[in-house]
Amino acid sequence: MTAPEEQTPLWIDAETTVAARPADHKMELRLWLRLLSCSRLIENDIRRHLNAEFDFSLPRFDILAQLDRADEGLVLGEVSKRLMVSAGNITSLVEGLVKSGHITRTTSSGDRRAQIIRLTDKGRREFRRMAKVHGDWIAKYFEQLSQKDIDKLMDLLASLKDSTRETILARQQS
Amino acid sequence: MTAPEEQTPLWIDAETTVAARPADHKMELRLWLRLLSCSRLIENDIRRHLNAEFDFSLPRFDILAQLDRADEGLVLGEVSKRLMVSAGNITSLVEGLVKSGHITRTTSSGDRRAQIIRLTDKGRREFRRMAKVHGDWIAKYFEQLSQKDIDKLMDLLASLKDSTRETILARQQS
DNA sequence: GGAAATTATTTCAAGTCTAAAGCGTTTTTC
DNA sequence: GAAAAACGCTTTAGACTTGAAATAATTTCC
Repeated sequence: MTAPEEQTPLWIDAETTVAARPADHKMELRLWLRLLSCSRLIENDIRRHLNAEFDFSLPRFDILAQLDRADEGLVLGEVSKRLMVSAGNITSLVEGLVKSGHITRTTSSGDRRAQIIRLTDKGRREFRRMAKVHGDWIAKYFEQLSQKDIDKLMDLLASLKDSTRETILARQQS
Repeated sequence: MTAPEEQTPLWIDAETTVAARPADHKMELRLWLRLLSCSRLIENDIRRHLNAEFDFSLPRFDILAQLDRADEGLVLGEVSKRLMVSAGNITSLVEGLVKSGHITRTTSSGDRRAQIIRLTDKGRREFRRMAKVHGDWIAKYFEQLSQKDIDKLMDLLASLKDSTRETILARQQS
């Protein structure tokens, strides 16, 4: 009895790896690791700069960013969903941002369970100041990519997001 | 005096947004947020499944994954670099993995500052068991993408990684 | 060869994060 | 309209994470 899928081939070339692909999903794994590399590389760098230049943490910045685009404020659950972090996590971050005067927090008049948070003037002012530089940092990461590359990447990541969401949803329903 | 870059245009079309692009880096920001979405979506799902099905944490799994490909073991600093997490973080994870019998830890004979970690038989066995399913999960996320899409994405992310690394390096040197 | 700089790791404090349990509030169901 | 289910948020325990300071070992530089 032989177990070919466990054997290391004597030589590896394009044909071998393509043939091996359906069995062990090597390509997809490499792609995922590469995506994760890019993500961590950029996220770590942003975090470090935000800390060094504005003494502000990335999670706190992320919450302000969500609020800057929402004039009516946002319910906590919505923030949690958009940032893809747990609800319990948001609670303490919001508490800190209220304490530091960047946001306000009100109980919704329609639903007394819901908490609505909004930027204060100070919060908006400080966020905008940071966001300006933040945008420059980010553009720099993409500097070597052409406009065409950027468009294509936008496109492919949109597909990936859809594909992933559907996969996760399908599994939850079964 | 007018401040045109602060005004909200009366109508927004392709031309407007293209014209606005160089100033505020809107496209790059959106691309970064989309990349981050994909990354978090997938990472969160993997973490949940690893916890639920194997009662194992993702950071612990990541360390075993690095070691599985390194027969001679790895120095802690190398693990830290590859996973892009701080050195202080690795210390306690390694301590836990030694305690649970998944890895061993030896002081390097050549450099008594360096700690070399290796998979134990148990560690390798359990990692392989998890890795099999882990590969299947990941392939599923990319299910809706064609082979061509996957290749193109690999390509573009390689460019992005290069571009980002260079940007970060250039800033550190100045 | 010895002082100074660098390197590998650990320790520590503070912050972030999750899952799960708990507490009111609202909605659904009969 | 009351019981049951669902919802929004908070609390808690425990794990992860970072940056900075500390320690020990090695390398560099005169």
